[in-house]
Amino acid sequence: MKRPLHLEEQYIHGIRPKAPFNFDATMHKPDHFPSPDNEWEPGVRWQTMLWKDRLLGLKFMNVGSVDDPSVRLSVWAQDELDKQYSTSVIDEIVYRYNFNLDLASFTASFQDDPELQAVIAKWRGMRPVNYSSLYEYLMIAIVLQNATARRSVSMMMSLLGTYGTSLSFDGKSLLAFWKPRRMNRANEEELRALRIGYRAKSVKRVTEAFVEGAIDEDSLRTQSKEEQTKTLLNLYGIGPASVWYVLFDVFHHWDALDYISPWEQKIYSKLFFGTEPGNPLPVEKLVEFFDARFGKYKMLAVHYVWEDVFWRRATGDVPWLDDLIRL
DNA sequence: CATCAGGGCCCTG
DNA sequence: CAGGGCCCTGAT
Repeated sequence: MKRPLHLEEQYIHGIRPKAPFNFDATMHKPDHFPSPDNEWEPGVRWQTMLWKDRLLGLKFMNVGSVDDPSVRLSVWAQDELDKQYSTSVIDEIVYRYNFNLDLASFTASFQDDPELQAVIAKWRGMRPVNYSSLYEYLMIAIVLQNATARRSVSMMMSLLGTYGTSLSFDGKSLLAFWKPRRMNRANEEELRALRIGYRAKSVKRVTEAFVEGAIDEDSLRTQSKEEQTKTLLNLYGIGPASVWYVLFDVFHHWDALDYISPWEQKIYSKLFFGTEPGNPLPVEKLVEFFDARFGKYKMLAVHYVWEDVFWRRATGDVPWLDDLIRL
């Protein structure tokens, strides 16, 4: 590993997210596995970003409150950034972090659902976030497949350690994602040596699709959910489980809950029906239930319940969860 | 030591 | 459309 690239603070930008805004529940997701591309502590998140071929360090600071939100974003880079570039970074961040999301109608539609209403109130202003690009998100999705969380972490570490770039800014040393063009030059054996197994082929093929322009995040954003689904499923190594995460996290479809994997099935069944892990509800029943109860906001609603249980787990509140997530 | 499932997906028949 | 195989790891 080369020594880290040193970044300098280039500019500071004030962001006023749409109120209500819960900084910590948005800027930290306890269900995500730890990744060396970011760090969080209450009120602050550091994040690396590869944007338009340039490596950035981002530091978000909470300088407001839930009802009067204000975020101070400082952007670090190797050299000066022009106005147009700076604006594009902010626009992209506002999109990825859903800073302008209006939660009013979502909240209002569950006035008569006391259970969910309580969770929404507890995490008032929390929004779903995708901290990375579509390409990066798909890389993460690939290392999640058919592996326990611990192994996913080690695969991600070795990929970032080999192909990523170490950045130092604000006293932190974090890894940034690789450029797809760089990964495209790696061969499959080289990747397999990093112990990512058969996923090496998926990493190669998905990378190739991005480098060759067969898939483009910006144009996909303007397309329908059905078109997005079709394009994503077409990628080698990307199947239904990965696609439904992308539709929700990356493309902001709040109803994207049509597929439930076995480990999620167990947790949902326990959370909503109190069943034991060995005896979960059938996936079709769960999907029907979520659709009937939460409608067009079903995934967003489930996100609130899901994040709540992972926050509570962090305080030792949910002992049964550890057995189901196998860290 | 062997066997197995895991935060899926592809391919085959 | 069901089911075997896939890289590797830790659990049993």
